[in-house]
Amino acid sequence: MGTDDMAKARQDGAGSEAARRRLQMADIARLAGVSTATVSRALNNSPLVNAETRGRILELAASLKYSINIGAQNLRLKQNRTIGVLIPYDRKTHLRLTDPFLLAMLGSVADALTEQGFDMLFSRLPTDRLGEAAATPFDTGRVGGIILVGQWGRHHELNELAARKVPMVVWGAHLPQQLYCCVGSDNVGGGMLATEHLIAQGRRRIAFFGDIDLPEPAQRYRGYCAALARHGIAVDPALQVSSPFLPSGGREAVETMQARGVDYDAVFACSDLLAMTAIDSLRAHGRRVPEDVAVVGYDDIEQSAYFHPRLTTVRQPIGAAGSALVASLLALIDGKPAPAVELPTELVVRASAGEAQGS
Amino acid sequence: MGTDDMAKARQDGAGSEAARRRLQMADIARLAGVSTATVSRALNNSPLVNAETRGRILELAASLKYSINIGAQNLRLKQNRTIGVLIPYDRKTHLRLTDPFLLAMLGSVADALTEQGFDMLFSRLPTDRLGEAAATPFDTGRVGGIILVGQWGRHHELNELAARKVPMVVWGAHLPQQLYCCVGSDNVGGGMLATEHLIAQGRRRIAFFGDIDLPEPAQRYRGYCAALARHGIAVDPALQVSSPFLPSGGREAVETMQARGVDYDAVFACSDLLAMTAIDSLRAHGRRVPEDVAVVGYDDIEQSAYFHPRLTTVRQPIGAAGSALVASLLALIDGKPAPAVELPTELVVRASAGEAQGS
DNA sequence: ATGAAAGCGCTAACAT
DNA sequence: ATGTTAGCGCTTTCAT
Repeated sequence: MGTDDMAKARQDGAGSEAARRRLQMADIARLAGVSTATVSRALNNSPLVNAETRGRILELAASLKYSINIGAQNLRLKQNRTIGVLIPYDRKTHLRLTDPFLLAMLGSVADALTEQGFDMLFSRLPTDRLGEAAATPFDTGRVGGIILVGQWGRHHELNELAARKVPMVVWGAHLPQQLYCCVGSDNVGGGMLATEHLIAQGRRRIAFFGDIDLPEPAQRYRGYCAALARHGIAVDPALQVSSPFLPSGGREAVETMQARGVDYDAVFACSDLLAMTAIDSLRAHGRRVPEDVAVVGYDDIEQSAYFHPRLTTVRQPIGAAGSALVASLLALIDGKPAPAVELPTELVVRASAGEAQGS
Repeated sequence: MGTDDMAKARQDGAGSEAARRRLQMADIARLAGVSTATVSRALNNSPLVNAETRGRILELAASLKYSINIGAQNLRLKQNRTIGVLIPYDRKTHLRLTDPFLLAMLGSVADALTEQGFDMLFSRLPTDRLGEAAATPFDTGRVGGIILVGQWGRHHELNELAARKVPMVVWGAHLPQQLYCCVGSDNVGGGMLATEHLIAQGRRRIAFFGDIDLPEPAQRYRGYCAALARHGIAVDPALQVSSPFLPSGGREAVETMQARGVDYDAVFACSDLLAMTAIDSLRAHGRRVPEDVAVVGYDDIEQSAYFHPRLTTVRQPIGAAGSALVASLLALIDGKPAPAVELPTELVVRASAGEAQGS
């Protein structure tokens, strides 16, 4: 008992100096006058324990607020009901997690994991270390699998992780030679919906705000070009601005267009954030939305519904996204095939472009 | 070796059927021709290993992408560098995590934890189970401490957790007889700032949108009343609407005022979300902001800067909030005293109430 | 129905 | 400088 007590007295690190020693199974066993094996069985509802014994143990544990140490249990069981969720950030631009779409995705994934009884380990990671560090939570055994929100131009490195059999699902665009399981929405279709709508509104000079070096905006741009082509409108490169997904993006894009001196009567922005900040900037330049410039956003984040003017946008099913990501990952972890999922996109017509001029 | 292999072959639960067996220290030791103790020392930069040996081991581990199993390490070290972050939800109202302020707080805490080298275990919890379940991640040994965003009217239960020595820091209002460590901002001061500003704009019929049954709005209301009193303006209960922090809150508050038939020339809303949705609704009722009704929000979430009209609001230092919460919690875990922290609030004057009528 | 004992992957005395 | 060994808190054979 001597060494035992000494070990228990040793308190350390990011540990437990404040709280007194955590209760453990041996304590419950001693107090209940049984072995730890019986306590374990009782707590895990094994049919091998006498009902009376089980009742006594459960009561004791509850009154003492004892819970099984999950770390030890996981170690013994070689299981892990925690999922790592990664939202990378671009070192060059901003460190703060403020993008409403990403935040909404985070909420959606959190809700889906909660529903499935999984915990969520949330990490941020600089994009330039994605390849080397994305798998760390898995390699260290902290999580059973990883959900990565966004590809961040690291397609190749993600493929390497998949080749290493890291259980991982990525939110992003479907790409050729994609080894990792990818869940995303129909970007080409979304781009077409937005552009077709603007054309139907009589717009012909439609600016495109979005970084076409990234897979998702690139596919939306393809949809945009396809819609223009269908109506015999030439694609004008001067109408495309490679805006990053940042609050400053919309303003900068409008300034860029101003500097180019190119005329335009509509904007298709690759996120609602870009659309909103662009509208704010257009207004500052004295251009009315939608009268002078019609604007269509992308995502349909909640704020779009009460922005002024209410935002016409391409809806990504954010709620369904979380469920789909989680479902695919759990399948992967289970050793089942997890094919790519493409969720539908849908045009939501509001005042910033379209009939509903009410707001 | 026989049993060993059998054990290794056993694959289970939310486990690892897909991936092949995870590498472990014993593998590295065997391949490097040393004992696991030496590998452990090398990987932990102990000065007790020969430089050459260490180099060989590190290289081997890196090339094999081996990382120490944190669960096992934690078990052995009785430490835990994971912090639980809880954002509760109200069962009656909404399940989805979409509140931009909460999301921003989450981002802020995540960034602060990352900076301190801690991982974040994120959970949602229904408010009606806060008392019983908030400590679960700690009781199960998953986390070394807990950050709870919001008090959610569970002051008493939170005190019980604190009495149980659960290392926990709560974002919220400072209350009398507060046993738990509380980090919040100056709500009374914030309420005064907002109201004083509206009075200075010549407004006299200032509506207050916020649920004064909750601690933070209650304190802001006290500031509001104090400012009115200082200017000899009577507090009119008909001007107060108990709006919940929901996207529907602003609209409902405006409808309520409409139904009451009470006249008002200003609104002080307890969150930017309420302010924005109220403005949207005022506009739908044909009332101009700020000409007919001046509106001041609360929080200064990022969107406030490009909302139309740009929102005058009481800034809560969201970035500092995350750092303060984390700092206090780490102190608590370290056994050091963690006194309550009250962060300053500050008025940000923009177009929705104030001089800057530009936007 | 219960207990003894081994072992999950790791670290730290204690040896050498 | 390195190996041996015990043990972190738990589950699960295998005995009884």
